[in-house]
Amino acid sequence: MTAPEPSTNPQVQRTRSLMLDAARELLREHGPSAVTHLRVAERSGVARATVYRHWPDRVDILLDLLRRGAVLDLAPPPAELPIAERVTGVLRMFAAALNGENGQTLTALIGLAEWDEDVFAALERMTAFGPKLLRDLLAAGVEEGSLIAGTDADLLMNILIGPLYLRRLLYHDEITDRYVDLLVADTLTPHLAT
Amino acid sequence: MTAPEPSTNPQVQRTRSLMLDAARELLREHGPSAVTHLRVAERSGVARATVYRHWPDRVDILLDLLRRGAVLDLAPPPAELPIAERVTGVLRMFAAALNGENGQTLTALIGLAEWDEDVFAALERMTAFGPKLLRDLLAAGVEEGSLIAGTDADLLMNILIGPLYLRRLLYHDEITDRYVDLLVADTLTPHLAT
DNA sequence: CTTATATGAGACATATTGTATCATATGTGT
DNA sequence: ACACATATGATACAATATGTCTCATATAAG
Repeated sequence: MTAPEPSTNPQVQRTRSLMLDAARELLREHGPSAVTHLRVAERSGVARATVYRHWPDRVDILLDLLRRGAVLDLAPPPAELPIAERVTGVLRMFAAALNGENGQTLTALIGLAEWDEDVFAALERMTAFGPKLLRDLLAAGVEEGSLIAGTDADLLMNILIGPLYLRRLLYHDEITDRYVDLLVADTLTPHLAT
Repeated sequence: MTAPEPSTNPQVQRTRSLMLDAARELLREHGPSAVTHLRVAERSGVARATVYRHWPDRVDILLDLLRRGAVLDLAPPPAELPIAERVTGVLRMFAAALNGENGQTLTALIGLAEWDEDVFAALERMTAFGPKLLRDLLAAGVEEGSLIAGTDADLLMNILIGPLYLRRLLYHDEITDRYVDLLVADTLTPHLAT
């Protein structure tokens, strides 16, 4: 569980960046199966052996892509706002992450995680933050009385983000702000304390 | 758009069945990347050239797997039942399909559909039936007055099945009947006409 | 300037992929 | 039972991909 301690060597950082740029392009254009050591080397101009040195295993390239693009500055919205607006704000940030290139990386990794426990665990670590933030927000809403007492924060969280994933992964539709608003209006409203 | 007219030749059917059995095992054990012409041939005992003859393209094997395992006998529940029970019934059948081996095939194809329009279109055709049945059911509920007038059948459908996909694809948790019940209780109840 | 580390270039054995050929097996219709 | 059409098995083949290794050179750190 020791941190991978990223190298401070500028040469390493430069080469690594070139390779990850190439990997992202390959992923976007041709999917995860195109992100091989050979193709990353060809497109980045880096020697093939160097790609193997950085990531002996292919999937680690994809995990690094998701790590690099991860939005980690998701801040809980100010508690002064009404709960519905706080929830909407978090969901919109979440939707933006799904809409962007991370959505593709995520799609690729979900496909791999089904058959690779290590990928599953890594993916869980990297995607847990958003849903956790939302669940805590909902739990706080119940605590402070702005949501009715019987509300199951965990279930409600899944009801809110489930349709977002569905729309992104299965329908390939962009998640609009309007869709988030409709979703919140339909699922959160019944739980609001009058 | 002409149908692929499945061969009635018993030799063809036998060989095909052997290969698809092997493909399903490979998919379950090692994922979609393991479903190659070579491995299907090795495991099924069929000559490699024969696998190429049946499916010149690798992904067609996976599409045939989903086609073979597709549950097509989803019947709309009797209209005498209360709308909540009808919805629950459909969702449970849907959940059962996701829980089973089709869930794995679906996961694999979702990953491919992101970068392959043909796979996306084929996947859409094969998975549209369940959601369509549910949406029609909800629309009928509005029509007959058992759901309140403002209900958006399409949105509600996505709210209902989104969490199911989320639980299956992202969390790798089995979708229990209890979970379906909780989901229906939370999301459908506010739309019930008193 | 010296030492440590990273990279580039290439070699190498092995595995995979896609296609082709031809003999044999199987099915179909008479 | 027979002849014909089709499917399959076995094998060969070139082209490409994969994983590992070596050593010369480039770059970084002190």
